[in-house]
This record gives sequence, structure tokens and C-alpha cells, in this order.
Amino acid sequence: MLPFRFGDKWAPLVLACLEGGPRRFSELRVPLHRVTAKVLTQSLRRMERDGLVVRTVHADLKRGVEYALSPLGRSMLEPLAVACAWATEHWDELLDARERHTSP
Amino acid sequence: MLPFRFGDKWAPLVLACLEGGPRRFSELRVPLHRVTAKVLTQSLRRMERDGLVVRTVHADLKRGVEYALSPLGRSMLEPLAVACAWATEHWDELLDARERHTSP
DNA sequence: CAGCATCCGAAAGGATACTG
DNA sequence: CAGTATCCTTTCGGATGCTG
Repeated sequence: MLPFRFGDKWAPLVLACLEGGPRRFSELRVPLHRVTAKVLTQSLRRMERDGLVVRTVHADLKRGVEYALSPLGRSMLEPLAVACAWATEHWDELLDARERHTSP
Repeated sequence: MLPFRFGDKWAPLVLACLEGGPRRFSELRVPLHRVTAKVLTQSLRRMERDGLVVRTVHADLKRGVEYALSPLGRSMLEPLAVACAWATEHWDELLDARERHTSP
């Protein structure tokens, strides 16, 4: 896996998913189709605790829960993007190094 | 803790320690005074496998083992610096958010 | 729909003792 | 000096089932 982790395993993907605007709990589970409800909840609760996302319960007809990026969370997109840029740029070197290491 | 992790727990500190030049195993343990030999070895081995650090055994009088950053490892200093900059800039907001969350 | 409760296996981290 | 070996605890992620 990537040598970067932002928070826990799903935090960076949540961050990326929320970049385009607020999403509901079940909407987040679609792109992150490998995550269970429990684990996603844990991630979101932690990010909420840290002020990165804002959780809003709608009492009206939609009856949904929406998660959105706070300004603080939005400010984290930049370091995340830098990390992703590094990864895409150096991914091959990393794989090469691993292969060279297992088969010298 | 920080919402960023580069590789495992000690990788970012190792990276920072090696920024100034090659260091020996025991020299690395000084600034990282909470790490045991086993865990530091694990970190270093992984970083070596990934091509981030280079391990050199000196056969001459010094009889030491030196670790140095590879060009790839050196290139990781930039995303690391960006993450650190974010952290120092937003550390207070993060702490405030946590405190606000425990005592509303 | 948006979770919570419970149980489980794997991995990470660390303490301690020993070695070439 | 630079590790290795063993054991142990904590943490993480996930599976499953149930709930307002």
C-alpha cells in the first residue's frame, strides 16, 4: 500500500469523496464499497471529533444524515493532493525497488 | 496523534533524522528515544525494501552500519514537509475541535 | 436509512532476553 | 554495535446480527 496514511484507512477516501460537496452516509458507502457500516462510522466519528467533517441530521422529508467538509477538512485536501501526486509520480520506482529486493 | 502517517509509526521521524545526512543505527535511536531496536529495525527494513533508504555496512575500523536517504527517499521529504506545515498551522484548531467535542 | 452491539482474526507496537 | 528471538498487549479492520 501507499506509504502515506491520513488518519485511518478510509479517512483519505472520505476526504476525497466529500470534496465535491456533502454526501449522505449511504452515498459514501458506494465508492468505498469495501467498507462496512461500523468501520465507516468510526472513521466519520473521528473526523467529526477532529473538526474535519460536519455531520447534519435532516429532520425533514429527506430524513437523511449528511456529511460535509469543514473549512479545516477542506484545508487538508492540499497535503492530501501533494501526497497523491508523489505517489503517482514515484509509484513505479517503489514497485521496482520491492521487486529488486525480493529477486536480487 | 497527527492525522498523517508516512508508512509506519517511525518512518516519518526516520526520514527527518536522515535529512541531514547518513546516520548509524544507534544514532537514530537517540532522537527516537522511545523506539526499541526491534521496531526500528522493522521500520528501516521496510524503508529499505521500498527503496527509500540505503543500508551500508562498513567493514573497516568503524565497523558500523549506516543508513542514508536514497533519491527516492529524499523526494518524500517534500510531501512530508507539506504535511508538517499543515499540522503546525492547524494544530490548535484540531485541539479545539476535540475539546469542544468532549465538553459541549 | 443510519447506525449500534458483539465477536473475531490479523497486524502493529513494545518489553525482555540473548547473540555474532 | 547492530541486531535477532520470543512473548505479550493493544489496536485495527471486518463479519454478522439487531434496532429506532
